[in-house]
Amino acid sequence: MSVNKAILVGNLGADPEIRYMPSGDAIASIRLATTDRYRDKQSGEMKEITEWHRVSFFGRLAEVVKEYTRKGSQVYVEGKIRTRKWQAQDGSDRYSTEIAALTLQLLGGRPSGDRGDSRNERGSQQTGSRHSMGENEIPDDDIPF
Amino acid sequence: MSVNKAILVGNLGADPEIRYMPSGDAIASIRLATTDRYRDKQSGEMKEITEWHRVSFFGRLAEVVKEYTRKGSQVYVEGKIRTRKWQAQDGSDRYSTEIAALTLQLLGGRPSGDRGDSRNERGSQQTGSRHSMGENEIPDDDIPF
Amino acid sequence: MSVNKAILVGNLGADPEIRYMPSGDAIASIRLATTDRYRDKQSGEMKEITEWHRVSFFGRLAEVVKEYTRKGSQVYVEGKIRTRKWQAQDGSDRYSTEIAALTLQLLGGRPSGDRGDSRNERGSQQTGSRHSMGENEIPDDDIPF
Amino acid sequence: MSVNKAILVGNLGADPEIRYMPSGDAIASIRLATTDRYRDKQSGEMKEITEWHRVSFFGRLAEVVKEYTRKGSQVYVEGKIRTRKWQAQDGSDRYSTEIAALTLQLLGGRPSGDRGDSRNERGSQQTGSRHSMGENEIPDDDIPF
DNA sequence: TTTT
DNA sequence: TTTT
Repeated sequence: MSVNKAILVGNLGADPEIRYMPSGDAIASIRLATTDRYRDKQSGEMKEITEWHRVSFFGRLAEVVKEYTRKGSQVYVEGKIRTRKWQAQDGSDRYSTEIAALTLQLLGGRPSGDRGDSRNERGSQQTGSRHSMGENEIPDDDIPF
Repeated sequence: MSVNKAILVGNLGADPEIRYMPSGDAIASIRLATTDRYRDKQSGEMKEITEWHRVSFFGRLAEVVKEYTRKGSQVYVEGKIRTRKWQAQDGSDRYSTEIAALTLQLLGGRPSGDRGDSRNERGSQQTGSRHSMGENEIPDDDIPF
Repeated sequence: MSVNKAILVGNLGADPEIRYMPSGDAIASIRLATTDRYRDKQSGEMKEITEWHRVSFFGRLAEVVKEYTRKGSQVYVEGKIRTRKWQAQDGSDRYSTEIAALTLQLLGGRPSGDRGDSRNERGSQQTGSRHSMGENEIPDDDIPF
Repeated sequence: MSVNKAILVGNLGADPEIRYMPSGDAIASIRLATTDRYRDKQSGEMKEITEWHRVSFFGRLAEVVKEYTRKGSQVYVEGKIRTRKWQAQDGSDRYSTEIAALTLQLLGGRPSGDRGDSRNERGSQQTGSRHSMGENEIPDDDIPF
């Protein structure tokens, strides 16, 4: 009865931060930049505005983030928008919004013909996770369309 | 390294068709209409064009489609675009494109204050499935943002 | 080089709020609820969590929101995620995140062929706006695929 | 009242093809590959399946495709799914499905701070078009959230 | 504060 | 026919 989806393509502003739950499950957190260009109505000039998104990854997806992304990496992320309420030291309410990621795709694959050096930020294309694996679970091999 | 996603909101043109695999797994198929309005460049008139999408659902999601949708139902569908090749009787190649659904949301909930009769097309709001369940598997209860 | 997209389907928690810029342009603001259901790991029970989104609409789209939505309305919204920084009275920094809407679709409409009465909350299916009109501007009438 | 959206991230299988309407408007067409990995139920092995999408771009967006993409380029595309009916030489009906693109983002860009040489396939990050420009037209400079 |  |  409802849909809550964020789709982001952007670059990491810093290396991912990883921490672990008492259960041992990993949580990775990144800051992701997206930039819009628009023409300013007053001046008529092109301007750009960068939005910084806080994105969290859980479980196996967090391990992938840890291993295969770093500052500057370009990624595709799909997730849910979540706002949590917390109390500041003075007891006042504060709100913080983040994207709880469900899917990750590492971007920036070299086009054929490009023979750049390979101090590549991507060691592999692994993605997926407990949370996104469903995406591939259609039984392709036995579907009689 | 790639994304293949379709997002559709539309109405079923007919009741869903269900069939079963030898394994017992259900496959549901619907025809979904989406309509675009646009202004015709020549005449300046508003016109509309309806696109009919073939959407297939697998496993538990197919059972939900069978039970909770019928001709006219409004649904939100997320899935993958797939084109299969098949041979016509004369041996020539043919291609058919469909959406392999991964998520379903039943739409058309009544707004509060509406006290319409309830020969409602929706008996419940169940959705999800083996294929979409991942969406809800974020461990909300133990995430220290 | 980047994508910043939110896709929401939910219900308005209250009637929309409209205000006007000095230029006369309308801005509409709604609170939109999306609800996730998940199974609690500890108790094994189904739980649900509701997320409240602040969504803003500009220009013509704001007028559509004003005229065709109200508390309880079910809508599809597409937009950008934006976080602005502001100063609290004590001078400390605060952050607030919202969705700047680019597309609106009113949901819950009757499929064609349904001849129900029309004390419908929606007087029409108008959507679009200066911001989303591009969606329909593909010259369908003269595309030789 | 409906949504018809495709979101694709993939690589071009060949250089784009450009043609021009009698009106002078450009139409660019590409073949875009997306690849899914999944575990085969019978063998337990990882397999992959590649889907080839036909994507068409119109007007200014077609010019961007012509100028900034080639075989192997990685792109993000958003558009509508469209199926047209046509007659084969024997008079029988055939159907062909394509994505009519509304947005293009060139991927694989270097993060800021990277000072690589620039015999880059992308001379710039231009995207947008008559059809997608709306995306940036939110009047950021005068929105009092 | 919505919806089911 | 791409990409990894």
